[in-house]
Amino acid sequence: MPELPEVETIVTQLRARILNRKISEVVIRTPAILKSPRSLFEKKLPGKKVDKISRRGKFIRIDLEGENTLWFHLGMTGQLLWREDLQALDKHAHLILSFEASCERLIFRDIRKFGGVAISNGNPELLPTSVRLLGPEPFEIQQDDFAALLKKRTGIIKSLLLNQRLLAGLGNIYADESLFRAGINPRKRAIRLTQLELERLYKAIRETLREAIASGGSSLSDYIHINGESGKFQNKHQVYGRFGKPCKKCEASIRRVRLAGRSSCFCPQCQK
DNA sequence: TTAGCCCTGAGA
DNA sequence: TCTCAGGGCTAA
Repeated sequence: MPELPEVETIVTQLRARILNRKISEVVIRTPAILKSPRSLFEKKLPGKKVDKISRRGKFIRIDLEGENTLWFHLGMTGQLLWREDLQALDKHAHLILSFEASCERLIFRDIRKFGGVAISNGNPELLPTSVRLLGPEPFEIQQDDFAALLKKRTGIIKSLLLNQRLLAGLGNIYADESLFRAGINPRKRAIRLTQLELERLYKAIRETLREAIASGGSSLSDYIHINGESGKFQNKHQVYGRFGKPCKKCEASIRRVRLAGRSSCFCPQCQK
């Protein structure tokens, strides 16, 4: 599932392809994935140049010439593909953007349709709610503010890390990996974390995300780069998806528990 | 705070 | 044929 590192990777790759290029055509095949009125996509996109591409949490933000912004969320199985051939245009290709002077097209493809696309103008009230309420970015928040965010919360730390309104960008993979790196049991209540543990967690999150970005993200089921290549960070996972296997540090068997409806993998020895 | 829903394909 | 994967939203 695309989390911060995967989205960051896609953003970087998109810049090399569509920055400063003009959208020539918009084809909507599955209106259900549109999170804004269809007419906006049809009216506001054609003829507009891509001014800026960035990431906010797990959202891909594409600023267009004028005041409109496209927001892609990839959900679990969403992909943005840059393709010339028609191979990627199967029944899961929901939105297709063509660009001037280019045979390739930008294809939004999403098997489970948990993802979607929204469009906003300069009016902050028209931002998708989930964008408007996003918490701070892991790479921007200061250590003290991060600690303050968590230390009075009574919820379990794993669930809090998944809460996008608290901190933007972490999903199940990087929450598990960060907790392992920090040596913290995912079931621990945030309020019970010591100052030292909060410090370790802050650093662990940033290091894990940085390394994952450097590896081009984790390709597990559906996430691929816009040219179809895979990320490589899945090979470096310490706990995620490794239940029953020996911990790479201490060889204890990695456990899996269900927390807040999500599976969590951790090492019972290394994470207290 | 948590359960359930959306959705589809993979694997048992 | 059934179960599972889960991001984010809604209802209880």
